[in-house]
Order: sequence, then structure tokens, then C-alpha cells
Amino acid sequence: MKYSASKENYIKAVFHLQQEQENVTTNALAEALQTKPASVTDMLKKLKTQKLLQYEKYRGVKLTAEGRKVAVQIIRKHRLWEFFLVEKLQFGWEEVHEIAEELEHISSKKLVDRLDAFLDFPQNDPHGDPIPDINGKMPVLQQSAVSDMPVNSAGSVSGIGDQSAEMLELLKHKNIQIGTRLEVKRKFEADGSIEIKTRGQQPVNISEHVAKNLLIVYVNKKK
Amino acid sequence: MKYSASKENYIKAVFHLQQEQENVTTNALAEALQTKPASVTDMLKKLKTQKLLQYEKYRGVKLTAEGRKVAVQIIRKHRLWEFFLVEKLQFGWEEVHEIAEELEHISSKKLVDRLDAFLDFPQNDPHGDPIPDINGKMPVLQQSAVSDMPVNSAGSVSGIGDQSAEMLELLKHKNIQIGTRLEVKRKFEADGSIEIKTRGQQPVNISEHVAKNLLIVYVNKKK
DNA sequence: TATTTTTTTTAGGTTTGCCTAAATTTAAAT
DNA sequence: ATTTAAATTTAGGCAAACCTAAAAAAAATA
Repeated sequence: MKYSASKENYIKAVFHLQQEQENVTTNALAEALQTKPASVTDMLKKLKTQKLLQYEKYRGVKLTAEGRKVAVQIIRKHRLWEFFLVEKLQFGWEEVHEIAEELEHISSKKLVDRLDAFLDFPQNDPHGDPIPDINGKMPVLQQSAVSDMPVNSAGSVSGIGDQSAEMLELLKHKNIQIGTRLEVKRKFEADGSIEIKTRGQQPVNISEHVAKNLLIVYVNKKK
Repeated sequence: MKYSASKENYIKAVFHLQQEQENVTTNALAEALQTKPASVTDMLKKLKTQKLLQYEKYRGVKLTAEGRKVAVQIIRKHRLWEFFLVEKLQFGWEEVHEIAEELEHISSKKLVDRLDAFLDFPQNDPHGDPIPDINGKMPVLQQSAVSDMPVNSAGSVSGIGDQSAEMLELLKHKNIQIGTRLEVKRKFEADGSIEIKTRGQQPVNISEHVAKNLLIVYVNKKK
């Protein structure tokens, strides 16, 4: 089955919003898709008749199993293209999202799978998000936000919450990327900012916003 | 300026049809785009107001300089993607056209130019057609059809006229590809078929249709 | 609980790109 | 030079995906 780019975007948005809460509201979708609630209602009706989601008016939506399958395939494409852009075409991690938003709607299944093989089956995209495999399986790893790390614990950056170009720009400037090892040195109650240290570098201070959106997996410190 | 995929397809079609004849007719466009003449008329009016082509009702169309520029950029994208698909993703030359029809509408200029560099600035796509460079320049080489070659002359396959998947399938089966050296051995008046010989192989007979659509550049025979 | 506010839906439009059927223009043939 | 045929355009419609404004339902608050 093939769906329009617009429909695919709705499905993807529902999928992402469902990570936050089971039931997705019309307003949340309108916000995510930069469109009006009335337009969302229109589209939800269509997607419902196509059995991609469950929708009862005023009750919000959930994806069906089929909808989820479609969503995962789109996400697979998006993330593989992002990986391609960064690894092969030397793009910066803050500029690939926009281009991948277009590339993810290219329909050829064979293309995606060949691309996957060409890239040597990457596990994560440039922002650390997992790439679903050919069967739609994607590993969920145990991530915490830096804001939740105890003082003196160490972690390896594994993902970014707020992936806006601005945020990625800032992290790039602070020399933080996926895989960067960091250690929490101090936490300031006053403004929620945190002092972290990365290998070899002087300690730097990150704002509460950054701390909440910088995801890590714990690692055992080694001197 | 950004144009819809549909508009880009019209512009591209006009460009290609103009290689045959200066002035492109509504019917020819409808045929090429697999749509109805009435729809073509609709679109021509829109493209005219955007100054992409010259159009006087009942008089046919020609691209403007701007239209030509747009067409060439689309063709550049199409051919670069085709090259990518064959060279990097191991696709067969008969299956890449369809996928490139989608990829050519991805808008990022930077993407195309990076892809070009990644591919090491290829001169021709998998079917032998020239790839416009970053400035839109594309070399026109002196091609002849095998049907026009004198007996005993030799050439190197440089392009294909009819690029239908069926034709490409057939050529693949006959082991003919871009760069293949061939020599005309005999021409049969009866049906226009021609006997050719490629290096090492036994002579084979190709139909008039194939002979007319197999393009070559002449080479000096060397033993 | 009644009322106000917020959320969501309905109703009625718009644009893009397509369609069919009918009218018009151009080209071909008698 | 008519008449016939072919090509093209106009007129009126349709579906997708959006919009605004108004109505209805749900949630929040007095």
C-alpha cells in the first residue's frame, strides 16, 4: 500500500506523539504538523477508513498495528537517509533532518534495503536514534537525561531530546556529539544548570534545558 | 524558486520533446505525461504565467531560458541519482529510471552537489546520457545510430534511444552496455536487421528497432 | 451544579491537478 | 473552396489537503 506524503506525515506524527502519551489529541497533532485542528480532523477521518488508526470523535487517536508498521518504515527511511547524508555526503547533523523529511517519502522498498546494506546496517542515526531494521525491529536502549544523573556518575551521550537545529548547533559548539563521554561534576540548584567534564577538556556548564535533553547511557568510569 | 513535482515533470517533458522539434504540441505532452490534453492546456497556462515557457493557444510551446534552466537541473538530479543507484547500490540499469523519477524532485541543491562530488563528478548516467554539471553545462557528443553505420565500421555504444525497461532488458540479455565496442558486419535490406560483432563474441543479429535505438560514437578499429 | 473556557468538529471555501464532454480552431481531404 | 477530421481549448466537476468561522462537546472552574 502506498500513501501520500501528507498521510505519511500524519502517521509519523501520531507515532512520535504516542511515545509521550498513549492517546494523541487533535491539537497536539495540529501543533506537531504546523497545521490547523480542523485539517487534522479531516485527515483523521480518512486515515480511520484506511484502518491506519483508531479514532472516535472527541476521543483522540491511537495507531493500529498496521499504522504502526507504516510509521516504523517511514522512520527507518528517515534515519537511514540521515545517516547517509552525514556519513557519505559530509552534512552536519543539524542540517540533515530537513532533507530527510523529503527523502523519507521515496517509495521504493528495494531502495531503502539496498541503502541499508550500502551503509553497512547502521544501528543509530546521527542524533543517536535507533534505526529500525528491515523487519521493523528497533532496539530500545536504557537512556537517562543528564539532568537525572547523580554527581560523579559518568555516561556516554546516546541521544538528543530536542533535536532542533538550534540545539544541535549549540551542542556542536560545545563539542558534544553522540558517543561523547561525560561526567557530572556539580549540580546547581539555583538554575538547574550542571557542570560536566568531557575527556581532556575543562569542565563546562550546561543549562537545565540542555541537561534535560542530553540523553546518555551509563558507563563505568575508567581513569 | 521551487516548483511542484507535477510542474517539474511538465518542464522536463517539454525539454525532452524539444530535442525532437522546436515546438511542442499539447498532444505530444499529454502522451509523454500520460495525461489528457485538457489537463495539459490547464498546466501550460500556469507555467506561462510563471514565465517558464512561451505559449500561445493552438500554437504549441517552447521553454524560456528560465524554463530550460529548471529543466536542466531536474535532469542533472535524475541522472546523478541513476548513477548512484547503479554504481553504489547495485541496481540494474533497467530499474533505476522509475526510482530516479521520484528522487529528482528532492529539492535540496546542496544535496545534489554533494552527491555529485561523492560520485566523483560522473560524466554520463548508466544509459550513456550526459550529466549536466553544477552550472548546467552538458557535453553533447557526436552520436550515430547503429542503423546508420556503414558495413565494417566500428563504434562504441554511447547511448540508448528507447530506454524502456523492455529495451534495456533485451540489451542486457545480448550483453550490450554503454562502452561496448561493436562492428557492423552485414546489413539486411529485407527487414532492416543488422549483424554486429562485439569483442570476442560470435556475431549477433539485431532488429531494425534496436539498430535505430543503439547509439554509438565511431572508433578506429584496432586489431 | 451551573457557567465559562478549551478542545474538537462541522460547514462551507480555496488551490492544485486532474477529468469528461462540448465547443472551437486548425489542418487535411475531397 | 467546402467539408471532414484532428487537435486544442473551454466549461464544469471531482478529490486531496488545506483554510476560516461557527457550532457542539468536553473539561475546568466558580
